Amino acid sequence: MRASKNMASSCNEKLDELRRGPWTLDEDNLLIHYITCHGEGRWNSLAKSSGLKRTGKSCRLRWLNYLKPDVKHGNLTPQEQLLILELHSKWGNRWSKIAQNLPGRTDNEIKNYWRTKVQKQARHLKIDSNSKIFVEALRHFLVPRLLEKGGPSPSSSSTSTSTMEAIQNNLNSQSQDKQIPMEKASSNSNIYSSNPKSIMFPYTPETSLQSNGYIVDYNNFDVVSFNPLNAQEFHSNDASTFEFEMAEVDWMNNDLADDTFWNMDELWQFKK
DNA sequence: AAAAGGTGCAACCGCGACCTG
DNA sequence: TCAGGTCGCGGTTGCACCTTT
Repeated sequence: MRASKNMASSCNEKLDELRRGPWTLDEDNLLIHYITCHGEGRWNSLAKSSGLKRTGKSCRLRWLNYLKPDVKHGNLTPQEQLLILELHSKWGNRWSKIAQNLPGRTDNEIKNYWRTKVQKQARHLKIDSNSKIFVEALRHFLVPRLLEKGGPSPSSSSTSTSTMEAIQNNLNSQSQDKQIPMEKASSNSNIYSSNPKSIMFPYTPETSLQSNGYIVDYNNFDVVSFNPLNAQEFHSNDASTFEFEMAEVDWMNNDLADDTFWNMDELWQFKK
């Protein structure tokens, strides 16, 4: 009895010794120094031998996600965002697999990007981020904008038959190797509506976007969306669509063109 | 100026796969 | 073959910081 009590308290003491929460500069230095001298691997023994009062798991995570020299810090570039969107549409939440295709980026960072930026937009639109409609929205609305902001050239794309490449090829063929504003580039493409500032999205009935005959509830979104003038076309087509209006921004000439990163909110900015 | 609410991200947790003796 | 240890992945949480009221 006493022995088991002693054992329990001993275990608790050991657990109490382990630090949790944010890493201090000293801990970081200790971990870097230890790995520099001894290399990675065997995280549990590393944690013990290094003198860090952390679990092996914690050390591994800190090293791989933050301290490792080849880990990139800072915002994702448009090219990286494009790749994430494309690879996620292929593989879903296989973050580590996606991260393998983005040198210097960690699965954690990509996962956070997806949850904080992409899923936020899905919530905003009241669309399930795993739904087909949202994937289509990304492909037809966000991808062209990312391409405009500096997406990869076709030769550098790792997804040769991807939607984004198809879109880019479309844009390239129409712009004859020079970037042109989307409304021009899209004039002959069936994913865009006749309204130069609008894009037609495939519409699926399970979405929550219908209310009072409109696809978007104006009371809840700042998305402008369904254009009643298109209602006839909408109802007459099997491949139903709905319409978003692009934000009133001069995408080619404004200051954003110089940014290496811009946030998703800008891309998904909708007119009230 | 301060409180409340929202956001982003580092870190933790649980679990399954893999390794090793 | 099997059991215990370790690793890696994906989901979740906690908190600092920012924005709004």
